[in-house]
Amino acid sequence: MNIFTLFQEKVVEAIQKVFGNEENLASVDLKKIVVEPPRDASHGDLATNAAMLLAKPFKQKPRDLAEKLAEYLRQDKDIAEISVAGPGFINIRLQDAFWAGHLAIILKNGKNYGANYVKEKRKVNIEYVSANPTGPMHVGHCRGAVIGDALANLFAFAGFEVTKEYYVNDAGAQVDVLAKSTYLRYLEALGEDIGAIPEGLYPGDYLKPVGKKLAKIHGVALKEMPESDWLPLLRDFSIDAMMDLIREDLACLNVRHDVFFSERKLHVKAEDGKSLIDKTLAHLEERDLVYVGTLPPPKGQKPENWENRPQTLLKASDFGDDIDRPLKKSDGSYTYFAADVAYFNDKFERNFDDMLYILGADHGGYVKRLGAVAKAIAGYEADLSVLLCQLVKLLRDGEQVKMSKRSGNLITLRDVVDEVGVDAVRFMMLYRKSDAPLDFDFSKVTEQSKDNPVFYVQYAHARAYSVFRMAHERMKFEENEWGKVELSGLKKLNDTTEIALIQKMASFPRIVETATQAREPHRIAFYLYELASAFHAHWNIGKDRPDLRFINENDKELTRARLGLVAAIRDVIAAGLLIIGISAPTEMR
RNA sequence: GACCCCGUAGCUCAGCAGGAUAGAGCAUCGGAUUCCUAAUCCGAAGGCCACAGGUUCGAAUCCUGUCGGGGUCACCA
Repeated sequence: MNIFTLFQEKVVEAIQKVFGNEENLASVDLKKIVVEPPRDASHGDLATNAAMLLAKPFKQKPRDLAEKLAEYLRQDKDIAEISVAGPGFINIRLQDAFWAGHLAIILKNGKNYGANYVKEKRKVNIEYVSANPTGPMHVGHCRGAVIGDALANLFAFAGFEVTKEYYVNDAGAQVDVLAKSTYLRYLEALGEDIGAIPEGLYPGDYLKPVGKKLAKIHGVALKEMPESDWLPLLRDFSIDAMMDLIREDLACLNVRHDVFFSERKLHVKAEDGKSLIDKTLAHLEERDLVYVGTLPPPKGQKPENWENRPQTLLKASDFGDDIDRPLKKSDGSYTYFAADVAYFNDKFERNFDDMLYILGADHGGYVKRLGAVAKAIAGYEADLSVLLCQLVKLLRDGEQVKMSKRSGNLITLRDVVDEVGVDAVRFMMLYRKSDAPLDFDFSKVTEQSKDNPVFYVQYAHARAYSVFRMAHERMKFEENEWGKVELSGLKKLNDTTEIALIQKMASFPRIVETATQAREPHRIAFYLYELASAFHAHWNIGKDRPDLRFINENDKELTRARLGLVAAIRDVIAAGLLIIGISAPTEMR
């Protein structure tokens, strides 16, 4: 339950009761009335802008309206104090008992507090990573992988039905390049001197084991075949090998997909001689959305390279794109885009309501055309949205690390994880909103790992357990008693600092909602940092005020209540860490 | 030429479906440890929210334009 929504409903109800006979009430957009935590805690627990929004349509002073609403709301048993301030804000302070009751709710829900808030359980497809299966994953892939994964967890937590998907680009020319590169490594494994890897092929060492494996399975057999025979064989073999490699890389980051969708599947002819792309295009043709034409040359490019070629085009500009997009190359074969269209169609036929694409900033030009595809195929029956992650700039000691495939100083995802650890990598990637570029300085992340916010949050979780351990040692509290408190016991928690902690936890469901709606998993990371900070601060208050320490050996019931508070914090932090996919240690030394 | 993202403290960034005095961390300076892990906390200092207009009761937040930084732009994948 989100207390802000709860009180928003109460305020709306109050408006209808108090101003029911205002003729302009119908014209007021009640959704714009918000109840939120005031910026300054001294204003109260909740604040609403209702009166200010009503002032214009009602032609009355906002403060007068606020007074009337406040008078009505004052009857609410949960409200301790209500006042009008500033230009017409209504500030509400709630009864301590309300917060005790809310703490009981948190404890009852445990790690599911804030979960499953959605009323309509939409089917959501989140496609992320989708790196080409031609080698190991490099750092550049990290960000999308982590953001996509955290977003998927977030949506699942919110109560959506989520499928995590990886689109395997295994149909283009790069696959032949891969197969040929593997073939060389195979020859090498047979003892031949292959010299330097020729320009245009993949030089990476990661293909060596694949070549060896081939030599082991096939001996010299492949060597004696013509290329037309070994090529298709090696395509499959090396793609499988690369996908295994990628899956392992992703596992290092704790990223696991539900579906790996092969692009080749879209090109394969079915029994009726038609591929999925054929069928999708036929369907679009029926609706007159496809035509043969030529595209204008892009402005700002050298026009001398431009050739006027008739191509099969999708009328993407009818659906918000800048220009129409080619479905077929001039030689009649399908473009990559055509496969994309068929792929979207496939997702649509799998009944997803929302398709999310997590793409790198270098794919910014795709946003409009993907949107057009969705509109053309699904109309308003499904939503497609694209989340662009800006690029990661890799630094070491403040110097940019240059990567180039040719010189072989490619920094892989695994290098990064090995050096700084999964938790730190994931947190770093999420401790920034995705549409801002990210500087990732190795030396900083490793050297300052103690100052890394991830440890700060994890430490708060560990600290909770430290309290439990101490409670066990000193007062014989057992593990199953940590969060077990009656409401009457929780009412002992009436210090303002304790209430403030409960309030901080109470905003978690709201954060989950806004993070889901805005598709911004970084909000969870920031929230966790704040909650951890509040907990650490409260802990230290115990130094000056021993009466506020969690453990009070003279009062078992008070201690029990405070352990409840700690358990709730532990649960909320654990829930948040689970969403962003970071471990929640019970001890850090 | 067009499109997308960004511009907030010395540095790295939050805040942006409009709300009250713009917040953290780092760095700087000053404090807290016989006391539940100091991987922590408390305090000080630090701002024309790039600039200029507009919308309104109210703008860091929305709109337009300018400047600056990054990315992208026809049969590649």
